[in-house]
Amino acid sequence: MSARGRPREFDLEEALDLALPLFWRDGYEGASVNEIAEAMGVSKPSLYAAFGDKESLYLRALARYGDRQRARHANILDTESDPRKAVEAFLLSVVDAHTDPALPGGCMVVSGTTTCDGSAVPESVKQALCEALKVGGAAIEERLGRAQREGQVARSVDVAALATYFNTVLAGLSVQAKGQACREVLRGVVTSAMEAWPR
Amino acid sequence: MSARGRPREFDLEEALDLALPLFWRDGYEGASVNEIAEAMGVSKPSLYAAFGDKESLYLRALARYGDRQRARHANILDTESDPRKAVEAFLLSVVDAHTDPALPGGCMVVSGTTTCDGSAVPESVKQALCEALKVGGAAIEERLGRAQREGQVARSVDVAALATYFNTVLAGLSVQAKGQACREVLRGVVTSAMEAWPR
DNA sequence: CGATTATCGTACCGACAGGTACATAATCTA
DNA sequence: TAGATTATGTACCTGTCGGTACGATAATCG
Repeated sequence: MSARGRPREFDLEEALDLALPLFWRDGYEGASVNEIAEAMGVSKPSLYAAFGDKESLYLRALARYGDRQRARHANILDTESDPRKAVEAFLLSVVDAHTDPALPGGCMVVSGTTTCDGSAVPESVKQALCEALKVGGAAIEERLGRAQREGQVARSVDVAALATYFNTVLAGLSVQAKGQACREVLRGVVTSAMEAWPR
Repeated sequence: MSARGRPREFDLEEALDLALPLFWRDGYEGASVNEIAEAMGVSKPSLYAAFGDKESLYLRALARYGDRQRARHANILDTESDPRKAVEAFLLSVVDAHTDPALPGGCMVVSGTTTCDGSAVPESVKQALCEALKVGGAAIEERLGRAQREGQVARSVDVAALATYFNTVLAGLSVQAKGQACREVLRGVVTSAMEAWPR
């Protein structure tokens, strides 16, 4: 088995890593297959042979983005024992990521969601983005639920609503990051947002 | 003076109102001049003769959007005497607008900001969007400053930071609205967000 | 009325989008 | 080594983009 015919001259995962920032920065429609192929250092037919079409390529890049974000932020929620500090550290970690000068500003999912109404965006992409919009909130909700079961959060608190609130703040932070807001300002927003923690 | 030669067969303001929802929904790049002209019921050369180019057309539509938003929401901040209730009513009014089924979901400025990195978007449009991103926060900050001067908000409160926080929540609400979140959920987010009000 | 002035629709321009036909080059099995 | 198989780059396809040249048309002015 394996490797009949001419072997591929580039690594699929590495190629995805080169496509990712373009989709991240410019969105599904804004990033052209031509520039992606150029960034990969690969001719267009090779790209199509490897990934199928633009839709599949975007979905794979989006999945890779999700993996990266999980690896970067997820454990923060779990390592901190105080749930309030855990959520705050999570938000601050995301702020750092959104304002990392080495990366496109903001969150790829948030940026993508706001432009998924165009008819040129496939339905599968829209659905994947809407789905991905919820994962941050889901992670927070899980952490809040654990805290509630362990008695650190009052039973009267609506955990789902609170998680949705923090997820909305996250989306807002991404927009502000795209709008040239600096890191210190966003940190201040996190401080304000944490004041909504139930007492 | 005035009106030599054949008069224009359509109203400029009405035409802008027909272009607005397309730019709102699809963004600068996503909305094509062809479909805009079709929506206006006007041929493309007439459109160009009236507005110059796509860039000018977008900027005028964006300005008109700003006027509409001001007219719809601004007075809410001023009529309510209790500053906290004023801000809450303002947020709820925006939620209603973002989830109005007769309108494109979310906020045109927020949606536009997240896609202004594409090279096809003129610099003037990017700047106008970044500027427009701040007007909601500026309106809130003004109201908070008034409340602080009138003693309804403690002098120790950082009014600018608090306004930036609420403005960030507004941006997040817009993203959620685009992501198919229903009105009741967003109202709940507003309730949570108001818990950050200083006490 | 005639002349002027501006708008109108048709038809077109070059640039670029996503996607592919085709011949060539490189690797495998036999 | 021969043949099957797969990747590669060049060059091209169709469609659409923003923007326009141009002749026809229509309305106001003198």
